[in-house]
Amino acid sequence: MTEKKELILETALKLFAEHGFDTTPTSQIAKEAGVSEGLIFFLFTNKEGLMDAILAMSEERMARHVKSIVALGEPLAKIHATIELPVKLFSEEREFWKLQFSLKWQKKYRGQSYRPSGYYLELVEVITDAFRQLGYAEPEKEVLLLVMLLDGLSNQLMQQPSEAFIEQTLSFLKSKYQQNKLKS
Amino acid sequence: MTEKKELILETALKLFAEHGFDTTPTSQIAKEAGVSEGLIFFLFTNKEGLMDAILAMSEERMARHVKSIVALGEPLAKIHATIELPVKLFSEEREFWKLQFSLKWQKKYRGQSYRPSGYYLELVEVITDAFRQLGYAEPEKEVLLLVMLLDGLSNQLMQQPSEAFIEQTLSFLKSKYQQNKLKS
DNA sequence: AAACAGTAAGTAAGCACTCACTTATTAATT
DNA sequence: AATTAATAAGTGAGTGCTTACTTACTGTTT
Repeated sequence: MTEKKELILETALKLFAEHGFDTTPTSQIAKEAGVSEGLIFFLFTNKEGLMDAILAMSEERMARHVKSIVALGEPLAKIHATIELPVKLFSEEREFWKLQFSLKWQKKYRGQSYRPSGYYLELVEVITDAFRQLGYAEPEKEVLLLVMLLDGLSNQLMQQPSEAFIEQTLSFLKSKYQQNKLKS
Repeated sequence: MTEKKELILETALKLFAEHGFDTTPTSQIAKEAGVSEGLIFFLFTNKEGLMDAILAMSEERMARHVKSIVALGEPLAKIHATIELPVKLFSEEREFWKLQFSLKWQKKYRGQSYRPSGYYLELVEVITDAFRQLGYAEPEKEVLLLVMLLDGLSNQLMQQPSEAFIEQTLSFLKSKYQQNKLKS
């Protein structure tokens, strides 16, 4: 990957996240990246190719996070780490995940983003198991609930990303998943 | 409101929800509504004006739902009705709410959609009170949790809107909010 | 010199919006 | 009631701008 290729990807990511895919002209990407517009098409064939290249990074990044969660031994630790996942994602690569989430509502990319096939399913399986080990009555449904919760949390993080809010919310959520809580 | 005005609004809503605001040309709206393109601009000044007209309907629709929830006496009934809200919205006016949700991720309309000022705040207040009445230790945080849950549920509904799934999920969620559950 | 990385100046299509105009509706005048 | 005047509703062929993409060219490695 050349220097300019990365520069284009970075700039496009930023602009796509900020203004959306359709409302960001390639000319602007070129201008802000300090390259010629032609280079974008030389390197990525077309605008969609540029988007695909950005999306391809998603899989890899998510993979790392899921791996680190799976590696944890304690089932409760896995669940708490999963709760922290959205916050981790946003704090590390805000623009990137913002783009992912906005894509979920676009027909074209639905299902493709944020839950890229393999790793999402692996995480679901691992967390289901964790709930089972903790003695929850309906582990599958608990996972679904947790997924919904984290979707909602992600929404919230976009709108109110203050440190104080995050910390409060996280600890409250974690308090809901404790050894001594009801498992039904 | 003339007949054609409504026709344009309906068609635009459908197309915006399906393909997005930016990727739906006014020419297509006119064509599918069976009116001239000029009429759109005569009635709504510009494309954004058309969008604003659609959004304005949101406030009114949500108002009705919130009112019916507030009218319920039992605090637990209020909470359960709130849980049912997303399902109700989607079953009644799928296209409409789909559009609302997709807008949340667009900078321009953030905060404006789905939680239109007054009624969202009223609902939050009412539900906070309901939690308080039920003896929950941290009613404000419980509301936030519920909001996040319903955001996530809405996401889920877009991706898997099967009757069976909905019923299962709803009853599971409601089971989490019962008289005999932990309130901390 | 051949291949590669990069540019600048295009091109053609699509878009939101305008405008001069027609048709339907209502109000006023005789 | 009929005619006229005035307004409102509706048309559709432009217009100019923006956009994704192309092409012909240039410098730089190997």
